[in-house]
Amino acid sequence: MAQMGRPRAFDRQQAIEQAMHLFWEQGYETTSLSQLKAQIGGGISAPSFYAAFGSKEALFKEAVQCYLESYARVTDGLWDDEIAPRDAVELTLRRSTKMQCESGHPKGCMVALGTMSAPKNEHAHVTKPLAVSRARTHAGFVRCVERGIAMGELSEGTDAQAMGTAFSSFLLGVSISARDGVKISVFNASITELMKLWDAACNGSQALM
Amino acid sequence: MAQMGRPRAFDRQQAIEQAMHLFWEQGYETTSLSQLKAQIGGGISAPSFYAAFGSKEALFKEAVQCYLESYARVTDGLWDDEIAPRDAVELTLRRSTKMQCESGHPKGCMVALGTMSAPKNEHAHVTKPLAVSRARTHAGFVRCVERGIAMGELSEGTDAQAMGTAFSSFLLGVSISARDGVKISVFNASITELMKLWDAACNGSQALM
DNA sequence: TCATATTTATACCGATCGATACATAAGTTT
DNA sequence: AAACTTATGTATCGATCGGTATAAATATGA
Repeated sequence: MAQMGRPRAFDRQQAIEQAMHLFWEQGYETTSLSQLKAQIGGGISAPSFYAAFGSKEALFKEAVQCYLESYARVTDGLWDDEIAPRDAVELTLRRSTKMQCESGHPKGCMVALGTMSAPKNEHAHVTKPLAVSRARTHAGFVRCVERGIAMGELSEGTDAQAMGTAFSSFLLGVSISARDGVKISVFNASITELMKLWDAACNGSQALM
Repeated sequence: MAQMGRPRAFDRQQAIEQAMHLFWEQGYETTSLSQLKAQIGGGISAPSFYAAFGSKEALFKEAVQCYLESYARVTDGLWDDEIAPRDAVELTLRRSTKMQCESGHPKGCMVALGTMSAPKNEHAHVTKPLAVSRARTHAGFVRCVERGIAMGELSEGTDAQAMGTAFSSFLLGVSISARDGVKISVFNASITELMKLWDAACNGSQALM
């Protein structure tokens, strides 16, 4: 049952993904309508753009939603209680870092880089879902540490907020480092180092000095 | 010996600092001439702006230079061989994080956030000094780890690149976390955790599992 | 065939972008 | 005083910003 009217000459879902790549690369404010129109379907007109998406802001919202439902899922493991907390943390760090270094899309994470996507106060509400996602990931790391404590794996005195922030801030920093060309192999070695934070807080591990 | 001609009605150095705050907050491309003119000296005209600075790009260069010679100096300790390498790393992390959380200027580090300051290829050269500074800080962390190995403090097998990247990426991530409102006390606790990476690689420290 | 629905292409809107021409004001030097 | 130098105010430049009015093109349903 095809719908009435003249059919649109470009694929709408594919257009959202193309727009997502532009916003991911450059941010919301810096990406212009001209760029978006030129990119989508090999070039579309202004009326086609507005008929399909409503506005630049509305398209950005859809692009963000598309990102959150695909690439951003690399952090889902943080909320999976069937994974041991230490494994969840390490898996998330490795998955996200791998994704951020992949070719075929911009380097880094759209959620992390979204901090500077719409820096003007008047557009702050546009990037709210990205800020929510960052808060959620941060909370996910803290939660895993808390699980580790609750399971008796980590010592009672462990500061979950502090360790969670260490993992979270490292991962946010990967977005910037990845844009600077740091390779996935270096990140993986860094993650191996970073996981020693966890091991140093384990019950039964030797206190260091 | 005052110079000839009509004296300028605003303080040029102060103007650079005001511009630096705007660029720090919003990035290069997103900050408009109107905003800069409105901010400087309580409002100046376009000809005054161009007579004093030449162009938006030239002012940005001066603002970056101003930042690198002031706030960015918090990482200088990484290159001070009179400081023990472990102390240099910890001092740098605490100094930079403290600076990034201070009130009186935008949160985060202008060098780190500069990644998204001019995302368009046509303006990439503008943020080059910021990229150079990031590379320098990254190298500084790696250098400190290498010093630790050379001094026999860290075991021979320590991967300097990996550990240096762990510190460096964490610090870059602090810029994003600080913008999200994470408090200095949490960062300080995180840094205390993070330094256990160093201690875990010390000669004489127990291997963990 | 013909009305209806939807997308298309052309042309254009007011606002803002970074930047400049021109004349006037306000100082120093002679 | 006059000559010179520098900064300022007004008014404006062409280009681009995000967004639209209008009408032709292309599909469906009756």
